[in-house]
Amino acid sequence: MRDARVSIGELSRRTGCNIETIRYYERIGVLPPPDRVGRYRRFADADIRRLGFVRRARELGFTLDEVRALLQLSQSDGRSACDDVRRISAAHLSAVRARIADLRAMERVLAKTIRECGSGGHSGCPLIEALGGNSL
Amino acid sequence: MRDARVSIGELSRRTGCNIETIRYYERIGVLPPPDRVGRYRRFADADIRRLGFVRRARELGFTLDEVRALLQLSQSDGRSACDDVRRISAAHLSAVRARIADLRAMERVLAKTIRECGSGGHSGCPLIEALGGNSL
DNA sequence: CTACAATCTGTAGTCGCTACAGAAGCAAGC
DNA sequence: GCTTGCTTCTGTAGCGACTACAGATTGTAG
Repeated sequence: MRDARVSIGELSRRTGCNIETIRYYERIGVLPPPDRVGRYRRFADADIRRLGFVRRARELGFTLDEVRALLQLSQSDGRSACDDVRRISAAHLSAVRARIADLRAMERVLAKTIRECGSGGHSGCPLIEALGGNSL
Repeated sequence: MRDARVSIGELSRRTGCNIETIRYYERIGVLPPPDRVGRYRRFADADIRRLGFVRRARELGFTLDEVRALLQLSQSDGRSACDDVRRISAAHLSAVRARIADLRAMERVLAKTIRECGSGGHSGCPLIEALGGNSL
């Protein structure tokens, strides 16, 4: 049976993760140093799954520090680990919701001001004036 | 009549903008080099208003590149400038909305998974499993 | 044997700040 | 006058999460 381990290019293709990013993850310790054949990295199944985990966590907006913590917890199972995972995720969910609220506030102001700008009948540009530009 | 121009500390207090950030804005050309008394910066009214403009634009999520463009446009008035401002703002609004959609997708997945985790009756941690952790 | 693709290491750039270190200047109190 | 403390100055380096390159080296196909 042949070697199931894959090159960095193949890993990149399979996970949709940039090659440079894979090496970056290794450098900062998010991924463990993989096996080498000569100077070339060869990634085993466990590496591929681990990177998949990292990517999905990143897509959910977890920071790399949080990802590191989640990876740790995913190794040790048990109820307290699950509790820790839930705590981290709940905190992250709060942060996401706060960010959404921020962006919605921006959205409201932007949409309103653009609408006013479209309706015409102003001396200056309402957008610039909203930013305080009339006094520049 | 005394000098109305203010120190960087006073400007910081008035605008709520960090002193280091003010110097940073100057360095990258978002704010013009202010007058000096000796080696100390003295900010005139126009500078104060300009920084206010920058801060409000930043609060609306405009990048510093966009802020630079808006500042340029706020100097030259006229209809085409207003059109440009509206174009920049509309593009930015789209970006904000896209970001909100992203975050809401994250929020849904996170909330759902945390809910499932709370309901119990699973073999492993549902959060870890959602990330692909059961195969690690 | 030659050409090309993939990979390697190491370094520097991005954005929008923030945080120092170390020097210089000014005002008030003793 | 002298010290103490505050502000400001310049310059540089750090953050997070990548991304982009230069230049070397290796493997592979024709």
